[in-house]
Order: sequence, then C-alpha cells, then structure tokens
Amino acid sequence: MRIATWNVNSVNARLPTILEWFEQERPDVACLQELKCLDQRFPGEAFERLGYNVAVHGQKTYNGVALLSRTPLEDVRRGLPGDDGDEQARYIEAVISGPTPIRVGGLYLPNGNPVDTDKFAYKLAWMERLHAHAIQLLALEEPLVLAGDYNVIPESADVYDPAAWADDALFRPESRAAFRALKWLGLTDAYMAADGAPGGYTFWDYQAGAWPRDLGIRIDHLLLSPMAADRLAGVVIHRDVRGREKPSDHVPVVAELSLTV
DNA sequence: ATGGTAGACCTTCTA
Repeated sequence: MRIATWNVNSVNARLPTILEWFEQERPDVACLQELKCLDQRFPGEAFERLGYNVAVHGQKTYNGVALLSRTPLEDVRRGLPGDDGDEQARYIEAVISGPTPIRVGGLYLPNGNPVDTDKFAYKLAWMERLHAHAIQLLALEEPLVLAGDYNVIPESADVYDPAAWADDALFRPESRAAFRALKWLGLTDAYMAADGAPGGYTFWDYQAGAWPRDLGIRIDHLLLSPMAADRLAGVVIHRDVRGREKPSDHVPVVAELSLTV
C-alpha cells in the first residue's frame, strides 16, 4: 500500500490540482495538512467520489489536517494529547482497516518562527507532546506511520544552504535535536531508509524564485515504527507537482509498504 | 539591507 503526505496550502484553493494528482496516483492513504478551513468547508464529497473515506480536523483560516483512506478509518483521534487548551488543529490519527491494520498519524508541526517569540516555545512544547504520544503508540507494537509537515530540516544535506537557515526555527539545534529524539524512540525516517539522496527537497518557497533555482528544503517526513519499517519498499517525492499550475509550496511524498490493502 | 509570493479575510497574520 502507498501512503502519501502533502501540505496542500488551502484545500479549497488547491482542489482541482489536488484531485488531478489523486486521480493519477490513487494513493491508498493520504495525510493532508494546511487545509485552512473548518470541517464543514472541507470538500469531502469530492474525495468520496474518488473512493476515499474521510476524517477531518479543521480550523478557520489556519492549520487543519485530514486523513483519506480507501478502506474505512477506525479509532479516529483529533488533536495531539498533552494540552487541553491547545486550539490549533494540527494532528489527526486513525487506524486504517484491512488484513494488516495500520495506524496513521497525520501532523502539521508548528513552524516556530520567529525564534525569539513564544511561537518557538510552542513548537518545542508541541514536539515534546508528540514525543510523549509516540512513546504511547510504539508501545502498541503495531505498524505505525507518523506522516506530515514536520517543519524540521533534519540535516545539512536537507537544505540548499545550511548557513542561510542556521537561525531559522526549522533548522535550529533545538528543533533538530527534538526530531532526532523522536527517531531514537525507534522511528525510521522513510526517505533516509529507502533512498537518502541529498537534495530530496519537499518544499520550495513561493518567493525569490526558489523553485526555478531549486532552493528547497526537506521538511515533509514519514516516520515508521519497526513493524512498518520492516515492510518499507520505497519512497517517492513527487517533485514535478511543484512545477504545475497553481501549486502548493510543498509536494507530495509517498511511501510504499508491502502490506496487502 | 530589502523585498520578493500566496492564502484567508477584511487589514493583518501566517508561512
């Protein structure tokens, strides 16, 4: 089965582009981020017509995440545990039903800029909550995928100019250390395990000609539990999508797992 | 050093 993650930067502004990609690629599961709409404004029928079951955790104007699956979604959780006062819609999780059920968490990790504000503290606190939740999920010893826009550049090879990003929240040592700590729990970065080639970027800014100049960063990741990593067959970054009409600034990343659907 | 783009929404915030 193929599992995709894609920060779409407004599901409604991007709908024709998104549907075209879904019709071409037909992923079994997809995690979408930055919907920028409330649940009732999510175009669920358009995805249902393509054969998907839909679970949404929306928010007005900002954030918003969704899970799409060809088989029914069970045990849906909306919101990251650990802070009941957190209003931001950045996490959704469900079990994908099938002969080998797989648990999928779709996440939109806070950007964290500027670093001298409470936005950076919120990012690091959110990563601590994700860490604590990942411990709980790994204890289940299931196939598990935590996929989304992590807003973390893991290594220097994942950015066109490391020095230019040294003070950015996406590349700060604190953010990278928290990402490494997640992996130390036993999670595998699917791209690195399957390919790992430098320059596998997933985001290019809209500004300053970042796309034509290939000034990209790798911030969209799929982290796999051991039972999922053992079944990893490959990862494809759909780079060409960035060059299409009215693109998102992120492109889809798709992991293939040798699981029957 | 600055400004460059995109989306939601209504004027500025987020990225």
